[in-house]
Amino acid sequence: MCITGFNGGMMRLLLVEDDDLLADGLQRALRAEGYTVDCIDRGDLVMPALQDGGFELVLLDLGLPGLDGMAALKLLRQKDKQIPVIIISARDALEDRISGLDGGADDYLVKPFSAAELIARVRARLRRRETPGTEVVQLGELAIDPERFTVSRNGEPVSLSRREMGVLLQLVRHRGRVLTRDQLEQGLYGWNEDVESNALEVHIHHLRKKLGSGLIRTVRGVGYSLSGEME
Amino acid sequence: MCITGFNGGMMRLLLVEDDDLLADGLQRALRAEGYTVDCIDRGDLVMPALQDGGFELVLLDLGLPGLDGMAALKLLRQKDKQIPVIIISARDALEDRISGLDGGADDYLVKPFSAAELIARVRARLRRRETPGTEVVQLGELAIDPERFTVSRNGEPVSLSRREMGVLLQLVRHRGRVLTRDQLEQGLYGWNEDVESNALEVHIHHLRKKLGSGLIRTVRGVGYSLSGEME
DNA sequence: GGGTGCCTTAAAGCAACCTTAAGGCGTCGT
DNA sequence: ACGACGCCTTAAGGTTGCTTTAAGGCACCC
Repeated sequence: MCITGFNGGMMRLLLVEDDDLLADGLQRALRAEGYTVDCIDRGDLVMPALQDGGFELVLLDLGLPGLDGMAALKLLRQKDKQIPVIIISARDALEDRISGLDGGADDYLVKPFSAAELIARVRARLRRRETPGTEVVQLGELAIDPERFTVSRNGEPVSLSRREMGVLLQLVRHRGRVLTRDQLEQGLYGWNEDVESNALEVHIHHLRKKLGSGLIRTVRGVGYSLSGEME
Repeated sequence: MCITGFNGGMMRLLLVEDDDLLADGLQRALRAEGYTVDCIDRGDLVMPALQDGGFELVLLDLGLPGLDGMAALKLLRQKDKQIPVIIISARDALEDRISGLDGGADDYLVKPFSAAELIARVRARLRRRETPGTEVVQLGELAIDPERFTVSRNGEPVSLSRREMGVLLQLVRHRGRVLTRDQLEQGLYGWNEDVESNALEVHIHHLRKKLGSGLIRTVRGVGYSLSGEME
C-alpha cells in the first residue's frame, strides 16, 4: 500500500489486487517505469478510491474480497466510461475474457503474465489519452517534454522543479479541463499524505512567474486549468 | 441486439491476412456481427488501402508477403495515429508482443484464437471511438461546458462565478422541469446549510443579465426552469 | 388596495487567492 | 564531515472579487 515519495505528477495508476506478494511486485515494476501506483485489496474500495480522482488507469483483479472484480467494473463503468481498465486475472476461460471485455474492460491479461507485457499494455492504453504522456506538447510559446522532464519557452530552456513539473504535467494532460485543488494535490502527493497548506498555490505562482502569467487560469472556488486559447 | 438500423453505424474493418482460409473464416465471423470487412493479403497494400479511407480499425497479421507486418505498422503510424490496430499473429514470444504494442498496436492476439475473443477485443477498441467529445451542452445560442467551467454565447465566452454556474448546471441537467427554490439552494449549499436570504434570486438575476433574459423562466410560487425552447 | 412573491441595486462581509519571506530538509561538492 | 545550495513547505499579510445581506420597487392575484 505504500507510496514512496517519488512522484512528481507522473501518471497515477490504481492497482486492485488482493495477493500481497503479486501486488508488491507489480507496484515495484510499475514504479520503476515512472508510474505512481496506489494499491487497494478490496473490490468495494474501487469507487471510493476513484472518487478522489487523479487516476489515469485501473488494473483490476477479478477474484477480490468485498466485491467481485466484475461487479466493481460494472459500478465503475456506470460512473466513468473514460478511464481505461485492464483486467488481470487467473481466470483464463474464453467466456471470462469475453465477458470482461464486453463488461467495459479495455484489455484482459491472464495470470501468470510477464511484468514487461503488462507494462507494454499499460503503455498502449495510456497512449490513447487526450494528450499522450510521452510526446512533446507544443502550447503557444511553450514546449513541454514529459519524457525528459524539460520545458522550453521560445526555444529557451526553462528549469522547473519536480513539484512544479508535477503540477504542469497534470494540467497539460487534462488540457482545458478544470482540475480542483484536491485533484492536483492528490496527483502530487498520493492520498495518504495530507497537505494543510498553500503549497500548491506557491507552485502555481512559481509556474506563472517562469512560464508567463497567461498560461494558468484560476477558476475561483473550483481550481485551475490551462487557458485553452493559446495553441 | 436487434437488427434494426444496423447499417446506420456500419463499421468498416481492414483485415490484413495472407492465410486464405483464416481470412475467410474471420471475415465470415466479423460480417455476422455486422461489420463490413475488406481483406488484403500483402503488407505493402496496407497504406494504399487506408488511403481510400473509411476504415475504423485494422486487424494486422505479422508474417506477410510484400512488407512485414511490423514495418507496415510503422508506416501506418507515421500517417495515422488514431486508427486502432489489433495485431493477430502466431508469434507468441514475449518480445514480439511487447515490440508490437510499443510499435503502436492497441492489442496483440496470439494465434490460434477464438473468433469470439477477437470480436470482443474489436468491440472494446471501437467502443472508444463513440462520442469522444466532451459533454458540451448546446442550448440555443449558448454552449455550456461543465468540464472546462466555461459558457459561451454566440461563440463569445461569458464568465460565470461558481454559484452562477451551479445554478445553471442544475437547470440544464433537469432541462424543462421546474426546480423549486429549495431544490436549487440545496444543490448549491448542501443539506445542512440553510439560507435565509434571497441569494438565489440574485444569482438568477446575474445569470439573466449575462445570458439573456429569455433563458430562465420564473414559475411564480414554485421555482425556476429553463425555457423549453429558445430561438 | 393590500398582500405576497419576485426583481433590482448597492454595499458590507468574507473566503479564496496571491505574494513574499523565512526556516527545514535533503543533496551535492569540496 | 562540513558547508553551500536549491527545493519544499509553512506562515502571514495583502488583495481581489464573489457572496450575501438588506432595502426598496415592481408585478401579480385576490
